[in-house]
Amino acid sequence: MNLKQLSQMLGLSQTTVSRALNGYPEVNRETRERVLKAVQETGYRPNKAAQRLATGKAGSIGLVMPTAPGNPTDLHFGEFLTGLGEEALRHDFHFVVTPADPNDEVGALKRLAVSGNVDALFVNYMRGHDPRLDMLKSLSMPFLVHGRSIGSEPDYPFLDIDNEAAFYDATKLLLQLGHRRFALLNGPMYLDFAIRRKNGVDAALAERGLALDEACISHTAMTDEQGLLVMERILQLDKRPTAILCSSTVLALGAVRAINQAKLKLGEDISLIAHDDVLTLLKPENFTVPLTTTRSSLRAAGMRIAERLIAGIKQTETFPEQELWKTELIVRASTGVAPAD
Amino acid sequence: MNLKQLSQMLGLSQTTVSRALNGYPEVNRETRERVLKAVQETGYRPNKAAQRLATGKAGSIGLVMPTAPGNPTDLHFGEFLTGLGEEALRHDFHFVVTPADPNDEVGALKRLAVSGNVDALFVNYMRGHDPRLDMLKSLSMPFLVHGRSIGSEPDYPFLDIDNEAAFYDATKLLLQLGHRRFALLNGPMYLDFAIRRKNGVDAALAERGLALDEACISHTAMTDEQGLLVMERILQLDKRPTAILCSSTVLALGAVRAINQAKLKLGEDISLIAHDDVLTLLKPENFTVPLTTTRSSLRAAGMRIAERLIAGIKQTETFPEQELWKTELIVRASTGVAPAD
DNA sequence: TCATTTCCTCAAAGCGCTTTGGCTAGCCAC
DNA sequence: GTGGCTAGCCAAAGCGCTTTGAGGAAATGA
Repeated sequence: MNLKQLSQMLGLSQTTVSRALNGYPEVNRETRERVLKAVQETGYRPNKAAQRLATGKAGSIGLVMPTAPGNPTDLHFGEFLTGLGEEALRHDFHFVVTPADPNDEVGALKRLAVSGNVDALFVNYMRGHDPRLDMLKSLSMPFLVHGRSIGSEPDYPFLDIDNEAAFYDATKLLLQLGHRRFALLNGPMYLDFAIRRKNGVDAALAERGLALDEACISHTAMTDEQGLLVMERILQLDKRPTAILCSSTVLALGAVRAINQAKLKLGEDISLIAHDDVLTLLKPENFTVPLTTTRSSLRAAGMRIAERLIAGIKQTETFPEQELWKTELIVRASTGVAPAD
Repeated sequence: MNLKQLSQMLGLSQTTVSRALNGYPEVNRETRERVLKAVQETGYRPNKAAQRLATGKAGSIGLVMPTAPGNPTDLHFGEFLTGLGEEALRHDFHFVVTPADPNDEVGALKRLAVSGNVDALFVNYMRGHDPRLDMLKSLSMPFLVHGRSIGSEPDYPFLDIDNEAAFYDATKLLLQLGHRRFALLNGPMYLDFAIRRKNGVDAALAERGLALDEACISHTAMTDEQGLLVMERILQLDKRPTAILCSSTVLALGAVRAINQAKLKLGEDISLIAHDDVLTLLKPENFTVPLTTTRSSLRAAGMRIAERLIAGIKQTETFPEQELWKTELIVRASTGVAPAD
């Protein structure tokens, strides 16, 4: 069943039927109702490809899913996608997911853009000096960045959380509790958020004339295995740190296991603050010793990003181009006064 | 830059250029090379919407992402998607993800199918008597089912693991170790795999004249929170079970926490076998007491499904229509001889 | 030599929709 | 009665591609 058949059935022109369906004003109310009724009965659905060809609009958001063979599934990606999906659903949008090798993200993005399959692009896992930015800007297609790219002119639309402030505040709290030796379990060094979080820690420590020991910084994938490995190593240092900052509750999962295995008491012998993306699977309050965290919901970010992108496509509303969300510092039992030396 | 412009530039007709690009034999080699070179230089890319409209092929697989507001992010879904993506990447396919309320999966699927956005459909989270099957069969579009639907005629293409055998074998092992009181932490009751797993347990127990106590069966979402809650409840039963079967390592995560909190020793006081989907985040060998599991990689299933679907679309190869994968029973430290009563 | 075949190329139709630019009929004002 | 509006509808063009059916030129056969 297509437009032609439907309009013949109704004894109307394609024009009128199309207009009736798309809410144009120059259609008689009675006629419109007749059309709508016929659509109900026949189950007619406009062919998206044709619609897209005619309008140039696809009703979809493109995103690149980084997925090298053997790459760990990213819990954070899933949580974020859920948020995106929730909002997209509300507007009858869908997304086109192109799997891509992380080393060819620029290429994958470009292919997606010129494919004509999407009306807007979205990128995340931003790096310092991210090469994708220039490409996006040259593209004349709405886009939105989750995160930022340190080292690039901040003249692009983004949604980010204030990573630097989050880790600055967390460090400050630990300093107030008397801690002097810190460790940072961070994400991959090239990622923007990791850089900013480290900057936050550095800034707070510098105010007290302290600095992170090189041996106490790790940049790894954010898996619990890495958390375990790194933490085991750190705990074997003499003059081991008493305060740990973790870039994710997933890393914290491994770190805490290492701490337990070393028979140390979290919140007494050693304090830990993790960043909490509010992953459904991994709630900091469910740890045996509930975790103190800096919190910002990844899913909420997903929803907001979908909202902004869709608005950008429809050109209905204008949102602030750049948003920086504050995180919350939530104190639970994993932080305590520094042990006497 | 479109076909028309390109062909004018080359002094050829659109037909010839199109044929040259799509590998038709009736184009002079020299001509073809000229065309290919021009494509390189101009960066011409065919408009997908037009291509799709003309051919009816979209180069994409449609799938419905179940996502009610507030729904937990599903770790299993992400792992599976990673597998799908890995394989799709290899064939330059992408997927169109429609987020949908779990209560309207049939509708969402139908919309996806008639939208003309996809050439093939994929469904998972199968239920008993799944209403989507009839719809899919009526659709004349390739589709593939991950799992099966108990109660429906098995006349559709699927890939499933042998859930019944997996849990039969696991139960049998525990019986051999002397266990007599069992509990099953299962997924939602309406899901096919949950039904089959329970059947497997029932069958093995029945052989010994045993049966599951109603109080020792749970059907919940597969989150660690539910695992914790259910396990806490079960541990308070008098005559509490000594053998636990878990439908997921995620459930096991919570269950093990409950066991630890009750100061019971896993593998001594109580034995546990979980099904392991080989989630990257949650390795059974990384539990403090490594978990005995029935194993089958969800990611591998995703890859295989993408492979079959794409082959179905291209009609290149024919794969077996129905595949049933065996799981592996891997014994680790969480299973031991039943404690004396 | 003419007829036939083969190789390469082309013009034009069509995919299913939106949108432009009329057109008609009815109404009002003068 | 004429001119000008407006409301409601339509025919046809066009989006960018693939594919059908045809045709011209060169090569082959009789």
